[in-house]
Amino acid sequence: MSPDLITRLKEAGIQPSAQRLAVAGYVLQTDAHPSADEVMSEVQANFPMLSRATVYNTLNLFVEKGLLRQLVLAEGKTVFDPCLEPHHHFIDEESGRIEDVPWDAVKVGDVKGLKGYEVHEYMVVMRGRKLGGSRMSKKR
Amino acid sequence: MSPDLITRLKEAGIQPSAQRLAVAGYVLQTDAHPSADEVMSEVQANFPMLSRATVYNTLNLFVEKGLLRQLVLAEGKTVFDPCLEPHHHFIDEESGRIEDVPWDAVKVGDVKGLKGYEVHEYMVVMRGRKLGGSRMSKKR
DNA sequence: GTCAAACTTTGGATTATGTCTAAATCCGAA
DNA sequence: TTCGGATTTAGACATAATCCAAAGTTTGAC
Repeated sequence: MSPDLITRLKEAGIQPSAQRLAVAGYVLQTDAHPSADEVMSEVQANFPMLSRATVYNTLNLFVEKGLLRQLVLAEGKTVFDPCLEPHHHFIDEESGRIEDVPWDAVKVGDVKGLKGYEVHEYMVVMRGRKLGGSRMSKKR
Repeated sequence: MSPDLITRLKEAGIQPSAQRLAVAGYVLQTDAHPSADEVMSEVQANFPMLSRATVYNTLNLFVEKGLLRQLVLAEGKTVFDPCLEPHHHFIDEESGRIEDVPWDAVKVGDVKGLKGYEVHEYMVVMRGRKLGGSRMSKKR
């Protein structure tokens, strides 16, 4: 899988490096919507030679090159989402966890036609409680 | 109009005070979606005896008592919106300005019925360019 | 292989946003 | 007037994120 990552970075116009691959290996393959801090902890577990500045540099670079999306949905935390397809978001009010909601799960009418605005992108942001799921909150 | 504000605060269970009224006079009657910092500057222009701590205390109190809604939509900034009706938001990508979009302007299908989730509230967040409107950006 | 230029990483300083605390102040009721 | 609770305040603290200049690494030309 590492070779794949190298290819993806190169295709995005990013020079691969050990640090960038380590970050990519986590953040491009998670659905956990991690914050910069969480990315740093996760990656440092296996790859300790990684500074905070590099984490921010790398995440910002990935966003700029279109490998990641940056979301600001909740209290003071910027999180990153590797899912590039348009989709919606659900925020669990108890845990703060963010989940992707498939585009087709929610029908939205005629946003692009809103007059007075040229809408480039949009999403539905939902807040509430996750049912049943029983996935215990792995808290930060 | 001041008497009205006093009444609103009291009805919300908030003891009026000079500082609280000054903050209310601005933040409850603007559609500018100000951040805490902007609230402080605006209010201090006419009412200099107001500390940063009080601005935060007051805004948080208003949110808690339901006079304001707190939104986290863009780049690390928490903003406040006195519009209590459900509505959507449009973010101008150039200026960063946030505008309210009436609930009925965008049809959203069947969110509450999303299975697996109990959705308490939701909104559509749109990004793009404001057309024509010619309202010049009164910059921060 | 060697070297220089360009790129990448780094720790620490810096900025920005927001919270906390303890002391001072204000205000209403007895 | 005095008491006690609520409110305000300055400044300390916490946290997220950026900036910076020095050090390390890679690359390609020779």
